[in-house]
Amino acid sequence: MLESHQYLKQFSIKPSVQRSAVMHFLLNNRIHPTIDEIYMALSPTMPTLSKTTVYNTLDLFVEKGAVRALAIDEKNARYDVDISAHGHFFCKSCGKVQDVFDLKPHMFHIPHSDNYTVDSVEISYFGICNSCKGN
Amino acid sequence: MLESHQYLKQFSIKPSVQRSAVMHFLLNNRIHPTIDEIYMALSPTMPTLSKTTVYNTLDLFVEKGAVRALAIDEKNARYDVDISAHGHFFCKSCGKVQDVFDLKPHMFHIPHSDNYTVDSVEISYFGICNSCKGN
DNA sequence: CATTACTTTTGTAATGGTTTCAATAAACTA
DNA sequence: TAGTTTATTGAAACCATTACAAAAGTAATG
Repeated sequence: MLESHQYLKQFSIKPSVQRSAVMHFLLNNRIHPTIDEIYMALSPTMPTLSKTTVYNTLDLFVEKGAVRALAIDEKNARYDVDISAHGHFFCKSCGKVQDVFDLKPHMFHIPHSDNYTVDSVEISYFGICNSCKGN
Repeated sequence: MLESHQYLKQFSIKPSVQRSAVMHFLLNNRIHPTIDEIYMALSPTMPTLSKTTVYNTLDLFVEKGAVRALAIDEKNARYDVDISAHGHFFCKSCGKVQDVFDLKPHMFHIPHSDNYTVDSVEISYFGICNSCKGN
């Protein structure tokens, strides 16, 4: 919890109780959670927490660059505290997201174009995870 | 319209009037449209068209492999008739999607893992397009 | 043709993630 | 402390998508 407090400061985010709790959860649960998963995980020990606060908090984290929002899941927004260059795998059956680390760095290079200016890259893989295979 | 008819058959899709109209639109408007854009474009000349039909049709097209659904836009599902290996650019300001063709083929290679089986890849770039630059 | 079975389309209603907004609470400033 | 700003909260609105059942269209049978 203290770490989360410090961690937020590194991204010039004023660390409130709620923000620290959300960041603490993200740092210790690298599951690319949805808003609802974060809310459900925290509300037992933080009964007054509002889901709107979770939305606001994640928006702020993304804006400050502390967290990356993933477009991989059509149904829900997903968030990743690991802002290093890596890809993701999305299981079309269970909806879980896994990291894909063994990608060559040059895959994350920004392409140049006269039509637009790129500021981020997302490499996503879709398929079925082993837990769902027999299903 | 005749072409669309034939095109659908190549993917073993029974070509109804509605399906041909949707495919015709997709083949002639490579704008990665949303369901609503397709519906709005067709409803003037096809007043009885239901938006549910557009949803059903696109689901079918994707299932048959005639069209690719893109996860790039958090707000709306987007569809691409070009099923060749290429990436996409999403303008965070206007929401338009552009093709990114000049990518090395190996970027679309399927990674191997003990945890999952990949069946598709999506390479997405985010930023601001030139039309929005001055905005 | 006429009947039946099957597929597709349609429109309405429900669902559910996200956003809006105004009120309350907390943190900061002088 | 009073005043000001910032953060949190909860309810309501929004809107893309889904579910579902009725209607229309198409194909098959005799």
